[in-house]
Amino acid sequence: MMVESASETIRSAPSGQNGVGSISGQADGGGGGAGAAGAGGGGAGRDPAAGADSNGEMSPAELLHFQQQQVPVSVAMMSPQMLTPQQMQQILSPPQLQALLQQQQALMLQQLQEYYKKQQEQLHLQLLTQQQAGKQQPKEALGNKQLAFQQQLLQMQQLQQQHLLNLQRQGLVSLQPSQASGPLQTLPQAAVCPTDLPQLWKGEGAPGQPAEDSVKQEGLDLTGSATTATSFAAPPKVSPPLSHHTLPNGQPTVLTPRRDSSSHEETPGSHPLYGHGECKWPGCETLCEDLGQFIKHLNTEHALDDRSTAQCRVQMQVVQQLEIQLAKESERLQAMMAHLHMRPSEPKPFSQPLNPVPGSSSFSKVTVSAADSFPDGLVHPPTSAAAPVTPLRPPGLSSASLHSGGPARRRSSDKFCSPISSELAQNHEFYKNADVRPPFTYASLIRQAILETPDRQLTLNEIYNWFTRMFAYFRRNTATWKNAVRHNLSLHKCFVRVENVKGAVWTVDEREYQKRRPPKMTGSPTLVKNMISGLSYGALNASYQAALAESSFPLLNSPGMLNPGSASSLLPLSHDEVGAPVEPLPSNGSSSPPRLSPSQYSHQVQVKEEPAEAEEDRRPGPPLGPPNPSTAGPPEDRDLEEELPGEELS
DNA sequence: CAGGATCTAAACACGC
DNA sequence: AGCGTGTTTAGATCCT
Repeated sequence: MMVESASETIRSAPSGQNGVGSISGQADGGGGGAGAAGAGGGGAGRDPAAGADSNGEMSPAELLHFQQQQVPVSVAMMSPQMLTPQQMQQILSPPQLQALLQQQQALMLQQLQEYYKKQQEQLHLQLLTQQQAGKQQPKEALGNKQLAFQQQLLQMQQLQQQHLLNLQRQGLVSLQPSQASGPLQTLPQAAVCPTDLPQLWKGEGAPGQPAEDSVKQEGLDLTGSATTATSFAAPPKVSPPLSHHTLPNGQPTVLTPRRDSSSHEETPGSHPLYGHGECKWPGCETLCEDLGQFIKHLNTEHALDDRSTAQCRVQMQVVQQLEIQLAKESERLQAMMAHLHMRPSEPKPFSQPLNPVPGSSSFSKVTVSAADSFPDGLVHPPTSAAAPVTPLRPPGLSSASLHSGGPARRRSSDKFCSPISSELAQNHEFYKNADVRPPFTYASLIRQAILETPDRQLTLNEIYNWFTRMFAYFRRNTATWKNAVRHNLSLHKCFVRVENVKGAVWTVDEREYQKRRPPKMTGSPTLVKNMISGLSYGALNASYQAALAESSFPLLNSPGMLNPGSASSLLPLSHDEVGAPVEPLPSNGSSSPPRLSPSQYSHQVQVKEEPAEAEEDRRPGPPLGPPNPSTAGPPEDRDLEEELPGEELS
C-alpha cells in the first residue's frame, strides 16, 4: 500500500505543479519519458535558470549564490511568501499569524536576552571561581575545566547568537552592522558581523583559549561543543553547506523545488530578493513598485559594501546554524530509529526513492530531493517547529509529491497507521502554504475534514472550504478536485449523506471506513516492517512519530502484545481523539463508541435520522458493537480483529 | 492476470 | 440557462 501510494505519487510527479492533475495520470502513463522530463524539469529544471538570471544581475556572484540559496529558506520560514496574492487572500490568517509570530518572537527575544545574560553571568562566575580555585590545582586540570567552561560559554553564546541571528534575519530585530543599538544592547555582538564574535568572546571569556581558534575559523560553528554533530561538520569558512544539496545523479535539488512553489510570483523577470513588492533583503523590506525600482534599490542600498557583506555573513551563519541544528536533530532521529530497530543505522548515501520500485518507469523520478539527502544519508525532513512553512517539503511527504501536480496518494496514511490528523497537525502550516499536494487520499481527507468538526458533519461546500483552507494545493484546479471529492463522497460507502434542516450534510461511517482498510497490512509485522524499510525516512518521519505516539507500532515488534487491553490502553485518548479527529487504526476510532466522546458519537448518530436506513444496511451491528459475524466483536476487539488477519497472514 | 484502491474525466440528473 | 450537488461510468495506474 505504501508502495502503491508512493508510486502514484511518483507517477503524478511529472505532471508538475503547473500541469496540475488534470490528465497527469494518463499523460504520465503514456509517456514515461514525459514523466521523467517533468520530474527533472518541473521542479528543478526551472531553478537553475532562475539562478542564472539573478546571478547576472548581482555583483559578487558568490554572495548572490548564497543569497539565492538561503534567503528563500529563511524567508519562507517566516512568511507565506510562496503564495500568490490570490492564495494569500484565500488564507485566513497569514497576516494575523505574522503579527502574532512577531509578537511572540519579540517576547522570546526578551526572554532570551534575560536568559542568556543570566547564563553568561553564571558561567563567568563559575569560570572565575574555577580559575581562582585552579591556582592550587594542577595546571592540566585547570585547563580542562576552563576549557569545558569555555566551551560551555561558547556554546551558549552560539546558541544565543543563533537565536538573535534568526530574529534579525526575520527582520524582527533591525540591526545595522555598524550601529548596534536598541533592544540588543546587552548583546552587541549580535549586531556585529559574526566574525567579530570570537573577539568578543575573547574579551568576555578567558583570553587566549585554544578553542577559540577553531571557533574563529569556523565562524559560529559549534566546533567546540558540537560533539554530536560529527556526522555533519559544517563546512569550514563561510561557504554555505550546499554541497550536500545535490543529488548523486546530479539532479537539481531541494532548494529548487522550493522556488517552484513560489514560482507564481517569480516570473522570469523576477528576483529572488524581490517579492510581494518589497525587498527581501534581510531586515530591509523596502517597498519597490517594480523590478526595476527594486534593482535600483538593490544596487544602492545593498551594494557590495561592508554592511551588505556583513549581512550576508550573518545570513550564512544563520544557515549554517540551522544546518548544524538540523544535523544534530537528524542524528538524534537516526539514533532513535536505530534504537527502535526501524532501520539499520548505517548511513545510506542516498535515500532511495520513496518507493523502490525497480521496474517502475518512474523510478528515476523519485529520487529524494536534496533536502533529504544529507551526508549521513538520512532524510532530513524539516521539523514542523523548525520550518513550518518551508516549501522544501513537509515531514512525511515524499519529494515526488512535492513537485507533483498529480495524485500524491499515500495510502499508507489512511490505510496503514499513519494518522492523517497527526501529520496534518504537524504539517498544517506547510500544506496550508505550500502548493503541495497532500499525500492523502481524497477519502481520507474528506473524512478528516468531517471528523474535525464538532458535529462530524459537513456540507459539500464546507468540505470544499476545508480543502482550500487546509491545503494550498487545492486552491487551484477546483473543478478537478471538487469533482473528485464529490466522486469520492458518492462512491465510498463510508460517506453518508444526511438530509439536514439546512440541506444535506455528509458524515463519516467509521465502520465502513475501517472496512476499506485491507486487514493484512494493519497487523502483519512482517509486512509492516517491509513497508517501513521500503520507505524513505522522510516519508516516515511524521507518520512514525504519530504512529509511535499512538502506539501503533508496538505491534511491529510485539504482535503478541496486541490484546484489547493493551491496545485500548495505548490508543485512546491520544491527541487525535481528544481534540480532534480520530484516526482509524490507532483507535479504530469512532467505531468504538466507548472511546469516542459519547457526545460526539451520539451526535453523529443523531444526525443520521434519515439515512438511518442506509446506515443500517451498512452497519450490520448496532453502534455499540454487538458482535456481528462480519464486523464481529465489540469495537475494542476490532482493533484486534484487524490485526489478527495480519498475523495469520504472516 | 484478476481484483482492489485510487484518481481523473465526463455524462447525466435534479433542484434552486 | 447556469450553477451546485450527486450519481454513475469509464479508463488509467499501481499494488497485492
